[in-house]
Amino acid sequence: MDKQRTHIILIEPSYIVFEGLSQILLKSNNHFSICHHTDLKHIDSLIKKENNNVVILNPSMLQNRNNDYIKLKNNHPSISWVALVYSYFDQEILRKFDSQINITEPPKDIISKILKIAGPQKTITTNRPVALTERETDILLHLIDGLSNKEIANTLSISIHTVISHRKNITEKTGIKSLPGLTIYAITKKIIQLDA
Amino acid sequence: MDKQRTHIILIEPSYIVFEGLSQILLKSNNHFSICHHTDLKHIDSLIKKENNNVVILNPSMLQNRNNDYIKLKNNHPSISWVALVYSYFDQEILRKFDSQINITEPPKDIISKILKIAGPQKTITTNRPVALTERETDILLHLIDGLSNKEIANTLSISIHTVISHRKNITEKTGIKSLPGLTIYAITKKIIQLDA
DNA sequence: TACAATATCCCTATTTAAAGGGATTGTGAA
DNA sequence: TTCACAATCCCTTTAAATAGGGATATTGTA
Repeated sequence: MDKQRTHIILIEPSYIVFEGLSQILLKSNNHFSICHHTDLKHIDSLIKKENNNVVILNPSMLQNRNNDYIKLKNNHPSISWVALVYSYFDQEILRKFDSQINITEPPKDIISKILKIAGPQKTITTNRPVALTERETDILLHLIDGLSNKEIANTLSISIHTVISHRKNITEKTGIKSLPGLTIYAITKKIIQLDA
Repeated sequence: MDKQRTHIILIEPSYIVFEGLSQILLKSNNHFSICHHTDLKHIDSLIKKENNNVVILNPSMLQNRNNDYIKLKNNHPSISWVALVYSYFDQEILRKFDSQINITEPPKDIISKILKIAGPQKTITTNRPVALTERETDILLHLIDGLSNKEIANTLSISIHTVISHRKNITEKTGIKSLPGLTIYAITKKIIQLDA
């Protein structure tokens, strides 16, 4: 099993996007193989046949096929499921993926993201969801409160380095980098409540 | 009417906080007067008597007294109502204020914030809520999507300067600086929906 | 017609955040 | 008694955001 090579299935209605992604992968000088499908049908058997490890999927393909997707995910726990998003998607949907790629991202970011996902991180990924520790939740709440790292450090009487460390861990555990994403995470996980 | 002087009423259970704020105001070399009350009672008549223009209020004082607060606000539209927050407060509550001061903020920030609030901005402030334009809403959605200014610029094929301008306007109109705050704003204003 | 608002673009300086490294201490489980 | 994890702290470099300034063109309204 050539562990260097990353096998990708792209499920995406746009051919332009497929071609674009192919080019980016090609030019990256990494070992990628990619195949393209415009719908979710027969993906199950396809995954079995080939030695894939990443499925990149346009979340709009999930319309009314949510259960199919859940089944697929359960059938293939070793696969990394990546959302390929054009614009805004409900975080609720995006959390069903192991990672997200935004179509506007620079090529180098996309490549590094795919490499990261396809790599050994998958073992971590499959172990999710990992709960945040008490301290990490503290930090999260202060972030949502709009405080900067420095302000949080002052508030909690710890060094800014510690705050940054906690933030790294939060990002790793949740897979969410952006503050808006973390805010929605906190809401949906009932770490904070609206309409109190 | 001495327009140089800023008259402040602080409604706050903690004396330490009152003393601290007083000191900060004093050392700022600006013309402030401040009086302290530990509850909301009799505030109505107090505002009438004196020539106040800013009320700084610990939102925890609003517990079960929300209606009183709303009435007060309506009775005194020329007053700027400022929340003095210790830690996390529901954005729903904080939006009832014209501004917020976090207890961890550096003195200079607090001073400049109060001066700003007490100044001519109040006319703008009272004109709120001002709706976001279509373009501003575009930007907001992309921000919540986790995109950076640069990424939004690329996505919308405009310059990053334009994105930054729109963001300035969004911040001005909503009075919300942080991305988490804007996210909650978008949710409560139903600009985005969770559980779609 | 003048004015306000919108949308676009530009600049500098300063502050933060992000991404990549590290390290140490304590604690509890295998 | 290792080993993993949590919590703390430190470093560098690059990227991005913030806070002040501006400007121009268009559109609709008082």
